[in-house]
Amino acid sequence: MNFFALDVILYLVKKMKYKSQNSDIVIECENFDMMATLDCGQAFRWTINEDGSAEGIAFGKYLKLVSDGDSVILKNTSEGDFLSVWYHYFDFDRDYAKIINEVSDNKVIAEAVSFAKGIRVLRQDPWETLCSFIISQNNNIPRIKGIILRLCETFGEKIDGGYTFPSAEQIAKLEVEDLAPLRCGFRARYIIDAARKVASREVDFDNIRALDTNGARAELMKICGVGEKVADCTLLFGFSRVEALPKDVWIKRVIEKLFDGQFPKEAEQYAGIVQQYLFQYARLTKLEIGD
DNA sequence: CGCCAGGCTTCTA
DNA sequence: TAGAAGCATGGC
Repeated sequence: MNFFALDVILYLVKKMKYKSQNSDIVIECENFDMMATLDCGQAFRWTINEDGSAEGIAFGKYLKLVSDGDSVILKNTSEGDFLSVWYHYFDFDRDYAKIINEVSDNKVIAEAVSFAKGIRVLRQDPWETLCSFIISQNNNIPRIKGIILRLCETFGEKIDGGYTFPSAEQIAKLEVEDLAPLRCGFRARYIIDAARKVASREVDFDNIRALDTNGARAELMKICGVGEKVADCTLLFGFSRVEALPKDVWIKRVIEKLFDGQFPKEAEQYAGIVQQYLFQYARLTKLEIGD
């Protein structure tokens, strides 16, 4: 693919370039593995098709993506949507090569990076992220996806390609019993509590953005059903706090076995991104770190 | 059938 | 303040 021909070529920052082609946006980006990014457990509304393409909905917009060699094609989207939604969503305004270089002084991390360097930490909608990770607790990925799909189908807005994620305000009006169609079990009352506290601004997202990581975590943990792990996932994937380190069972084992109980200081600033690399590494290599 | 899922709340000492 | 039980549901 020639990026230097007749097309207007726009160089944006950080080793990423794109061009409009018909109704598609073609992206070349060094650290962007579409499949790994959309299917590594950070987002639950993307499906990978048999032919390797992916589709899903975020920020009220449907998108289909196709991987093509070194580039990724965003199908049937406009430059306007790309710049206002997807550019931000895929975190293209961040220099992953630089971050990887910095954290790879640590050999364990460098090894993990070699397995997972194309994963990007998505910038998702904070409410959707909070709600999704409340649902994720003590649950498995296929069922998490199913519950979220039913949540959108039941209470979201119909658009081309599917349904939007219902707002906190919409869910706040409901009662726990109204969520029965989701079959989300004990999590129903957590979802309602979260929606009400977010909609009423008892838990205020603008405030959270202004707080430091510990303060922001404490705010989110005012919600019943939100502990440290869900709070940190929300901060990382919903508020782009790349220093937030969600400690799930896998990462706890990695820290114990490979880091002697202490997450490397030199990587703390990017702990959330590194965590994604480590998680992928542990899963892909089926790392024998149980017990 | 029993076990487990990228936890959290509640109960108990 | 720590540790363990209980939690809804569904896949295996």
